Parts: sequence; structure tokens; C-alpha cells
Amino acid sequence: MSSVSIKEVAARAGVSPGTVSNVLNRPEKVAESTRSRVEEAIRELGFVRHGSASSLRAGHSRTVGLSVIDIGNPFFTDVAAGVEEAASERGYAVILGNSSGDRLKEERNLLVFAEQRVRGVLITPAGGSLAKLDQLRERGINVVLVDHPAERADQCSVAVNDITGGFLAVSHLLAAGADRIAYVTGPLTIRQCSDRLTGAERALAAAGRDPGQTLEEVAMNAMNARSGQQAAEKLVAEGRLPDAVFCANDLLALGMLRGLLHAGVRVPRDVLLIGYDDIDFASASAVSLSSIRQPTHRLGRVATELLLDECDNPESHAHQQVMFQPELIVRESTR
Amino acid sequence: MSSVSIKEVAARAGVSPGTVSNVLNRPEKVAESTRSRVEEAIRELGFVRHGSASSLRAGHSRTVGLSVIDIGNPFFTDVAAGVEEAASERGYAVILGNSSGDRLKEERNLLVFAEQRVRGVLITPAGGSLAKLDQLRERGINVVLVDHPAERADQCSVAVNDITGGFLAVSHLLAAGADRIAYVTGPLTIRQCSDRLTGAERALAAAGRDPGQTLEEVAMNAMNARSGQQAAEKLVAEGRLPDAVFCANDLLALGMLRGLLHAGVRVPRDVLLIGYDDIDFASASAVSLSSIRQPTHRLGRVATELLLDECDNPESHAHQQVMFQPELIVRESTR
DNA sequence: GATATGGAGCAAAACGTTTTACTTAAAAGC
DNA sequence: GCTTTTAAGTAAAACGTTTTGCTCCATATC
Repeated sequence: MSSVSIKEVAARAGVSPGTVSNVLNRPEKVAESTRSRVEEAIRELGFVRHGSASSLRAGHSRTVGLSVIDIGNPFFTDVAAGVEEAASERGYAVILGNSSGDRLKEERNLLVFAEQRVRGVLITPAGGSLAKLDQLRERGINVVLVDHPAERADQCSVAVNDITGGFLAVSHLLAAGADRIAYVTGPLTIRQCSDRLTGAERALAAAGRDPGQTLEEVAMNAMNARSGQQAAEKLVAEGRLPDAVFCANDLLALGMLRGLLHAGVRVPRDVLLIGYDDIDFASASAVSLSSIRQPTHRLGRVATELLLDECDNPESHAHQQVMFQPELIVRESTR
Repeated sequence: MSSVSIKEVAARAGVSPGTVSNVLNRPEKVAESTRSRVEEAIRELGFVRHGSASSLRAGHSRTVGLSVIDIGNPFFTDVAAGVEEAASERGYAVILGNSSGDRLKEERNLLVFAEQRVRGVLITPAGGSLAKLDQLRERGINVVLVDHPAERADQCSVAVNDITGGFLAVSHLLAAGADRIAYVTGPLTIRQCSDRLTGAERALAAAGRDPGQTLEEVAMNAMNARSGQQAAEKLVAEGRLPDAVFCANDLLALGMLRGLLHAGVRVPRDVLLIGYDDIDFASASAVSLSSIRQPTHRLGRVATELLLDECDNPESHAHQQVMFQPELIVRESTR
């Protein structure tokens, strides 16, 4: 209950509170002998700095906010792990918010971040809440977009080229002999989904195919395994199975795979299947899943490093829009 | 940059700062007309409460700390999702720490939580850092153990009976005809691992088998898919394949499955396989995986509810040690 | 020997809330 | 018609840090 304060430490070490603060924040400013005396007092009393008081006075906290679309999706989990790792290395705490793709929930997360006066925000934007983000910036809270390229040059972002990803996936399906391809996706208002579609269409164009003839879009509400299975059931029920399916993420693909196999459709013999993200489980599925790999963990790490660099070196910081390239991973499901 | 404070709101609404605070925290204490005036001023100025100042003065924050062993494991992710959901419903923010099973890292997390003066801590304890937890309690920070039954009555905990789980798994393997069983596990210092072993041994005893003859322990350092695959390779290389494998979690089991299939071992024909946790991906694997299901999401929810009840109603709060029961899920890998 | 130059530490004023004790005015009690 | 109670709001003192001058003292400079 009794929290020991900097004053008590000061009293014990026979110095002023200011000196203790200096030991904590600019150790080089205080003489060797007093420093060790203070450090000993800190140890003896079990003092731990009051973060709230500190950030109240200093004007900023040592926390960052992380808002992700779906913490249940291994893709985002990997990103979060990268963020947590990089943040904790620098002594920052991570406040986690899960938006579940819900714009309201996302705004609530941002409000919480604002109340906590986080040093910065990392966000995989769900809706079009980019206006809210500008409000945060006005409040002096830096923002780095994760898995979403910034369209303006005055902000940092870290993303993976989804157009390339879609291109790789569909080019591969075409090369494997696909003629009629279904693109199973979440809402096309999600940038990732529409970019991957764009890439898919470019692949068709590059191969001289007519998108209208070759590609069918199947948009689901959610991007989880359940939706994937529903999509499979729908395709099967309507009796118009394509000969290849490109899913906008691996969760959809795993559900699709389950649904297809359940209906007696053989993969890859009857239908080729490729997912996106290359989550760990893609290679362990019933038929190991071809996919598009993204550097997820790095995504989180790099985003965090950019954010903290912007916070700690505001004047020397150069905004960057980092764009990673995805990679095609071929496994059984398209062989 | 310019953060608007309660004073400016007060000035605009023509009241004192104290009244604004009352509107924020005990709206019933202030007259209807002034209240709406203040609320309007808040809206117009875009005021958002300074969490640090608030918790400095109030003596407690609206955050909880969550320290998990492995955020990459869907089991913990589900727990975390439950925590986040319950916390955010009550207006609490979640500070996430990933201990990676590392005791040092866990202690660092607890230090961060202490600095942030979180209202309470939810923790899936990695090592034996229970002493550190008592230190937190002395500081007035409530602690709820997650996936770990408290051995004392003066604290809350939420867990799933792992002995029962181990019993269910091995009873099932025996009923399916297993004679020689390998238990592939993480370090037995992890309570979950040793409890599941205990349950396994009881199942053997109940079936009249000699544990020494029937059960072989294979302890790995980590509990991920990679370790599972290594365990498979080891069993295969040493030429002493059992006829059934019980893995202490699904990640190990998925790796084991991959390793076995890769070596040409058929599942379930040559080797029966059962995992633990019933993560989403267990049913989508090459051979769908039998497993022991735990109410993960609820685990997180209930833990959070207990914690916040303890925080908000300290006097009426009754400590509880909640123990859920696991459930056997039979799929192809043991059929 | 007088004067700059720094190093080391101190005192005190913030930071933005919450809360306690107090004032005022109006309603209630008799 | 006086006192008592209640309602509504205020002023000011915290909460535990960080930071900005400032003082003091020792060393270097001329």
C-alpha cells in the first residue's frame, strides 16, 4: 500500500529530490559518489518510479498504443509480438487495443490512448478513421501506420506490397493451369483486400486474360476460418466451383480447405488453393497451403522503431514509408 | 500539441475546475443545467481527461497489466482477447507483456506494471515469480493468476483442471488401443506440463497399467511447433516409435504431426496422436487433431471480471479460485 | 589576489487532476 | 420568524515527479 516516493529516497541518501531525479534520468550529471549512494537508497527502499507523476510533469509517457484489427489472427499476433519486443527493449510499455474491425471500437481505443497520453500510436487502421489520427497528431501523439502505406509524406508507415502479393498469387495459379478463379475476400473496403484484388487483375491482364471471364469475387463479412468455410459451402451449393481459389488470408483459406474437403472436393486435384500471410499453421494443414509470405514480425519491429525514433529525435527524424515485398510460398495445395 | 485542460473547460462553462471534475466522475452531484453546460464545453474544446494526472491524484489508474507466457500461442491469444474485451467494456486499458517463458522478462514486465501503477495484474506465471507477486500486492496492486490455481485462499485465480485433462487424453488413447505412449512436453517445471503428466499417470493406474512400462516422457525446451517436429525426428531417428503420442499442447502436436508424416509414419494408423488446448487450427491440420478443449476466452474474461471486482469493491469482494473443466475432442488423429 | 569558469546540488515552481473543507443560498421544520 | 438542513458550487491543497534558475565551492586564468 505504502508507495515510497522520491522524497523518502532523497532523505535516506541525504540529498534533495531533484538529485534523485537526476540519478534516474541523467546519471551523468551527478557525481559518482552521490550517485551510488542514491542508488543504494533506491534499492534498500524498493523505490519504483511513479509513471503517472513522471509523465504528468515530463509531458509524455513511456507507453505506446497498439490497435490491431484482429488479435485472434496470427498475422496480427506476430506483428504484436514484434511491437512488444521492440518496445520493451527500449523500456516502453504497450497498451493493446483490439478493434475487431469495428470502427467504433477503434475510435474507443484511440480515445483510451489519448487519455493515457501514450507517446505514440501504432495502428492497423480498420475503417477510414484517418481523420481521427490527425487529431491525435495535433495533440502531439505520433502515429505510425502498420500494414497500411501512408498516402502523405509527413507520416511514417510500414506495409507490405499487397498488389504485388495478389499478382504473385494469381500468376502462380494461372501458371498452374487455372482457368476460372474465385477470389474469396473480406469487405473490399479493407485496403488489403482491394489491393490484392488489383494485383490479381493485373496478373490476369499480364497473362492476356479477361478479368470478367476469369475472376469471380466472393466477398465475406469476416476474414476468419468460419467465413472461409461458409464461402466453400456456398460455392459448392451453387454448383459453380472454380478450378482455383485465391483467399485474401490464410484463415479464410483454411476454412475454405476444410469446407471443400468436407464436400468431397479434392485439393489440389479439383481445385487449386492459395492463401495469404503464410501463418505458421498454413504448412500444417490437411493439405499444406500455398501462401504469400509477409515479414510480419519485422513489420511490428520496424514500425515501433520508427515510432520511437520519431518520439526521441523529433528534429532529426525523417519520415519513412517502408514497403516490404511479399514472397510466394508454394506447397501442396497448388501442386 | 496544445492539450486542453479541465481549467479551460471550467472557464468556458463559467464554473470551477472542481465542478468539471464532478461532472466527469460523479455527474449526479451536479445540477442538470450546469452539467449540460459543462458537457457542451467539453465537446466544443475537444477535452480529453489526462489519465496520468487523474491517476496521480486518485491514487490508481484505469489500466490492468497482462503478462502472458507466449503471445504467439493461440491459447494465450484467446485468453488475451477475452481480457481485452472485458477490460475495455469497463473502460480499462490493457498493458500487454510477453514473458516468452523467460523469468527475467516476466519480472521486467511486472516492474513496468508497477511503474505504470496499474490497477491490477493478470498473469500466467512463467517461473516461480510468485514472491514478486506478493510484493505487488503489498503495493496495493491486485493480482489474479490466470491458468494457474492459487494455492492460497487470499487471492483469486482462474484455471482449468490439467490433471483431468491429462487423464482424459490418456484414457482416450488407452481406449483406442495404445500400449506404449510418449508424452511430449515442455519443461516439467511448468505446472501445466507436470499436472497433465500426473493426470496421464492416473489414467494408466486406473487402467491397471504400469506407468514405467507404458509411458515415456519426452521433455523439450519450448512448446512450439518446431519443438514438436524435433521431438518427432528424435523418436523416428532413435527407432523407438511408440504407438501413441500425447502432446502437452497443440503446437507441439502439430509439429509432431508434420514430423511424423514427413518420416512416412501414418497417423492414426501407425501412431495415435492427441494434443492439448484445441486451438482453432487443430481441426484444420493434415490429419485433424484430437485435443483437450479449454474455455480460453472465458478464462480471460472471468479473470478480468474477478480482478476488476476486487479493485472496485474491495470490501465486498470474495476471493475465488475458479476451476474450469476441460473437454475431450475426438478427431481423426485418434480414430 | 581578483576574476572568470564550471561542477554539483538545492529550492521551488510547475504538470492536470481529485478531494476536502468551506461558503452561499434556498428549502424545510417548528 | 427563527433555526436547521440540504443542495450546489468554490477555493485550495494535495498527488510524485521534472525542471529551471540559483547558490556554493573549487579550480583555472590573468
